[in-house]
Amino acid sequence: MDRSHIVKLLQQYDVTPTRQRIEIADYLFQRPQHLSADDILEGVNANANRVSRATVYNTLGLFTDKGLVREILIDRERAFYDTNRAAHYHLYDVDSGELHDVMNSEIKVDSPQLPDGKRVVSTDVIFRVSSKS
Amino acid sequence: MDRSHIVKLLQQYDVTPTRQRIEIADYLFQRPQHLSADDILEGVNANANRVSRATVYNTLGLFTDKGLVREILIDRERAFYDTNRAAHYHLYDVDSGELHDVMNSEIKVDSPQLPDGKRVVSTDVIFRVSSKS
DNA sequence: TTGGGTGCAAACTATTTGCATTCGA
DNA sequence: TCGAATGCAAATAGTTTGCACCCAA
Repeated sequence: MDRSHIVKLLQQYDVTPTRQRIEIADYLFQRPQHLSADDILEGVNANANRVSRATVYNTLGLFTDKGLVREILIDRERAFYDTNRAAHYHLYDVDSGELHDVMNSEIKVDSPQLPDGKRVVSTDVIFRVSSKS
Repeated sequence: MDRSHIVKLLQQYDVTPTRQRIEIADYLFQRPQHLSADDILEGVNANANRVSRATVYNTLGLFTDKGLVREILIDRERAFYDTNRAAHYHLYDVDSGELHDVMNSEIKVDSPQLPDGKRVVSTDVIFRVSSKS
């Protein structure tokens, strides 16, 4: 994905494209992946591009609000940001700490009974797996 | 649930029943509920029983490992401990921050394709709901 | 008796915030 | 121009840890 596509993507999601946001999005959307804020800070600054820690956090919060990335809370230590924009669930290997995607088409989840006037905003499904032993 | 039942419960889950652990379990299992570590610290110490913060955290970690309670990570701010020991899912109201149980019998979740030698330890399902507006 | 459990305070760490500076439209 | 965005450092807060003391078996 080149810079002009990144800019378009940000605009589609109603995010003003600044230099830092473009750097971050560029790094994030190279491929679908699960990254911590720190991974992203490091990754972005590896290319001699300078983005501060506060801006990384602010930007991830913004991207999450706008729906560009998905925040995953699995680990007490840190939040992960999922750059796979297709609907999907997760498989978390508790032994290795690895997180894998499970495509939505692979499994079906029934809808629950909802309180009046409420709608489902998102559905998170996490299968925690471990070695049989 | 009286003290002797609490003691039996702890023993069943391979937890040595100490005074503090009994106080905490007693408070937790009055009813199925979702509590933060701080709620629990407050609640336990309200009865003039003294349990330190560190012990509350240690005990919750122990109870989680032993399967007595379930740790729920929904909110970046704090972990919640779910004292409902029946298998169930969750419905999280993002407007109010309230967390409700959805009984397992109410919805069905397909199993995903698993890597060789792995088994599902637990399945967390969270429906985030919000007002239609 | 003695190894596990507890309490306290200090340490830790991810994340947030205040505020002055800079940037983009 | 001028509000929005950024960067830095300091603050925040939940959680963990080191260590001396205590208790359950």
